Amino acid sequence: MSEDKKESLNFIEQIIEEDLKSGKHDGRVLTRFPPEPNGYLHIGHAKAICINFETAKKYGGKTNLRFDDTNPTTEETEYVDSIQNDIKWLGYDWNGEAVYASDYFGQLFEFAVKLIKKGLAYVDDCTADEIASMKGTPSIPGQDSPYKSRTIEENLDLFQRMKNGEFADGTRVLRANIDMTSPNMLMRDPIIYRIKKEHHHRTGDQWCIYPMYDFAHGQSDSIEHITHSLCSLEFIHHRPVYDWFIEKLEIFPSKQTEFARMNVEYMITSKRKLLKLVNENYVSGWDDPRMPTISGMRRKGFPAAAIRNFCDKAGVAKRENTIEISLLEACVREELNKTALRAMVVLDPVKVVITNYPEGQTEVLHAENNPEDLNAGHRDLLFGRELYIEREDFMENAPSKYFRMTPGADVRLKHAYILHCTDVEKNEAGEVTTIFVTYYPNSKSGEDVSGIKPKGTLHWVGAKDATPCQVRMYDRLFTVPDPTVDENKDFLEFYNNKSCQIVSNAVMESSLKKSKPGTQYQFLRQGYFCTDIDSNSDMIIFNQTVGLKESYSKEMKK
RNA sequence: UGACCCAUGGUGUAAUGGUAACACACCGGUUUUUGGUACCGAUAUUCUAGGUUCGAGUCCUAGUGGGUCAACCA
Repeated sequence: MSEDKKESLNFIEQIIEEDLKSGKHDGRVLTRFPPEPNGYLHIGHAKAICINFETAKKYGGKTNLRFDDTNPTTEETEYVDSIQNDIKWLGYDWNGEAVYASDYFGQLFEFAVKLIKKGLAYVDDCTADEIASMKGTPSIPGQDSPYKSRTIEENLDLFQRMKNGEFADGTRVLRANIDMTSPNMLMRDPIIYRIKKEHHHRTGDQWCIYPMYDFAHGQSDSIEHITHSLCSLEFIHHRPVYDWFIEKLEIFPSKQTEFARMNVEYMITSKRKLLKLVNENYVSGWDDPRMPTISGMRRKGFPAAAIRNFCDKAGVAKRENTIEISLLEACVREELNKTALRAMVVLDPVKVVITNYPEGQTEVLHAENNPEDLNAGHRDLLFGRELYIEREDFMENAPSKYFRMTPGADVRLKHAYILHCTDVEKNEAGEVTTIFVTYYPNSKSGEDVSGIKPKGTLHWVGAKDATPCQVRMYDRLFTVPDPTVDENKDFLEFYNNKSCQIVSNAVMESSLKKSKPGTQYQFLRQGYFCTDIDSNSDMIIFNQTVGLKESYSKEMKK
């Protein structure tokens, strides 16, 4: 194999390779994924996970999983579990045990004391409103708090008493002593500790003061000796704060690098909006197959490898971007084409009777499970005089480019025989009730000597084999690619009320009866589907993952 | 009346001062017992204006456009 194709690096890899070249950190690479345990992971998190884990892996490094649990009001253990489960499912293992920012509360407190002793932090007695009004605006400098000039001794005493629980919530905060006139709002003496007499999911009631993000994140990175702290662009203004604390505290110099988060058409990632979809029953839950959550995509049948591949193909840069949903779907099809077992399911059955096939006779046909993977084996199909085909695969007066069943024409049944349509029976409403055909006995799949070359091949289910099942067909959750683009309209105005359509009269080949939840299939000529967890012994339920590429419908539109 | 980030086909991402390429989408074709897959081909790209240079998508300046920043959230 020749390696003449020079591999291109994204800007993060370029930074790392420069660091490696200069011998920084002895060539060590350690990244981290720092979720706050207050919600479920979604496609945006998947992107961040892939960037952090894949980048580290590429350079022989590791990735820490650290829960950023500095706000006891919103965080819960339930999320800790689901987040770990989702990351593992995506295919990643973190470095050692999961860690928590709350593991460092003691250390962080000492860091704060150190800052106070250096005259770089002070206790502010102002109210939240007062602090906000003295903060200025992006274009107007802020003003110093009247408490900024307290002595070190007084600050030390007050901070200790904050910790001891002597003051009520909101009465005092600890602030970094930086610069109230900075053009960067975040450098205007950011609050670093606040009083919250609340129960923490891990530390219980041990603490009543909690560090803010800016005083926890960078220091946690530093404590863990993270070399490359990769985060999204919205944190770029925090970097001077991040660096300031590390410099003043004289601790390990982790470096933050920001990349543009990935937006995907028809997917929203706002926690508030996703919660609304769940709470107001627009979806069945966080793992509804229409949700952009990792659990939703998993239930829909998206393979982890496809999501990883998608994140890779979407690339990494610093500009705003919206990835077309077709790229995700292409990645899903690419993966599933290689791995999904083939099966036949008729969604809207219409009965076919083979008039020259002996009544009562049946035969077993052998069908490959996956033409892309011969190791996938074969299964049996039960063929007989009566069977079902798709209603839309029959047309009484068909145009010339219709290659399916129509009176007078030949059409192949996949893995079976070639049929010749002779007659059709309709009810009073004009609906087709039964199609009559003859078959060519010498046209059996694999041993066809009929010489007939039909243009079309149909999927089918034998009447004696047919087993009822439920199929849930999914479409995009919204009617427009970005339902949040118009600030004057609620995103729910763009909810697609046809996003989930339940097909309840479908029939499947009986081999599917023993299907386990999560198994992925390609239903021939229909698309990819996976068995839903709601399935039981009475009824198997399938979720549509994604359709097949369809050139016929495009042809028909012309 | 500020600071910071960004600008390459329809959408993304490359090109690291030297022929603007790759993927997806779109269009056309070949193969096919899935109108799938596979394969082949077509269309289409450097925000504007100056400057540096033999040479600029790349470096500099200005402009234009987009994004971000004023939670005791992360």
